[in-house]
Amino acid sequence: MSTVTGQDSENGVDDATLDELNEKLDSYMDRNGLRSTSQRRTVTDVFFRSSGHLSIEELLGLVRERDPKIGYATVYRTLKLLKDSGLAYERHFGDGVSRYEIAVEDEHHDHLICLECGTIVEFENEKIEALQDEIAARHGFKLKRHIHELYGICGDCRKRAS
Amino acid sequence: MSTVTGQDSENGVDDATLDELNEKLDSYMDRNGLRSTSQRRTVTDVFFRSSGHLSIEELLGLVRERDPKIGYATVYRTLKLLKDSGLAYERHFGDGVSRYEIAVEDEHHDHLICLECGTIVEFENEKIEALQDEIAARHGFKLKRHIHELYGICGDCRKRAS
DNA sequence: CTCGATGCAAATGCTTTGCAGAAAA
DNA sequence: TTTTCTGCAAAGCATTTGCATCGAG
Repeated sequence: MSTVTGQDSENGVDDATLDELNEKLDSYMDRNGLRSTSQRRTVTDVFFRSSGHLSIEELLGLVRERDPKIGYATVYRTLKLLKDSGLAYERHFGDGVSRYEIAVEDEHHDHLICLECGTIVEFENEKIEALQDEIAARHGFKLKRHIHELYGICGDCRKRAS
Repeated sequence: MSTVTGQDSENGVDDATLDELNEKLDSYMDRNGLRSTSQRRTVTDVFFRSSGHLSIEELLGLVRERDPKIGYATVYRTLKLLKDSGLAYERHFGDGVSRYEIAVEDEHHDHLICLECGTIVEFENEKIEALQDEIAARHGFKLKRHIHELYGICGDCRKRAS
């Protein structure tokens, strides 16, 4: 079984995006009568400043560096909130755990995952997107979303093996 | 949450393919010192004659029509065997259960899933396959396999809703 | 004050496993 | 006879939930 670590080479979002994310979150919480607690602020801030595709466990680790008292149910609940508010995407890369990444508006990408070391690379391809629309239309479907994941062995692991 | 039923409009494989599947299975079992039991024969025969993308529960239902004594652990174990031998693919369409479909040699397809009624349509697109290879190569990956699932609302459900 | 949020532990749902008896080879 | 297989129940795991308590508004 492969080891997906959620680590990758991306950096976190810039300050402007961070502000935007927090604004959207506040707005969503206001609209839904949700409260801004210290735990929620910690979890969402850690998440927004993180990069990559983190599991609940990885997130909990980071969160507890700031506040060791936070329970894992809170992290689950807060990530559900982020998902429901459209600020996070939930991903499943076949290792049995849910991973989360920041949902940036008007930006879409799919994933290339190394079966050996778990590295995750994002890619975008508008030709494929167009073909998907065509296929859906041909079968009478109205497309809502899709999952497109390529699994293989990355350059580093291939080098290491040889 | 959507209801994926695993039902679709496909028919089962023809007799020649059925024979081929059984031969491959026998060969695999021989090579690995596995035994041909009545339960295994029932499960694999039900599976090979089925069509679509069945969950363990659906399979167990069909299997018990022939032999009500078969336990669900046996179905799990037999489908693991089929997966390991390369005769079945395991799929996850986001409803939390594993689904299985017959792996036909030299045939590959992806899926279009209705979020409303769970209908699953298979599609093939060689342009997309080629683009995938290109993307993997560009990132230094050696591609092993991929998941490509399109989620949307099928024609029937759209009619029903209007 | 009120009602949502937290943290813990218990519950859940799918899947896997240990084990004693059954049955292939 | 030996070794694998089966069926059951128990265990595993990630995730969700009930509940008493806490704390934001």
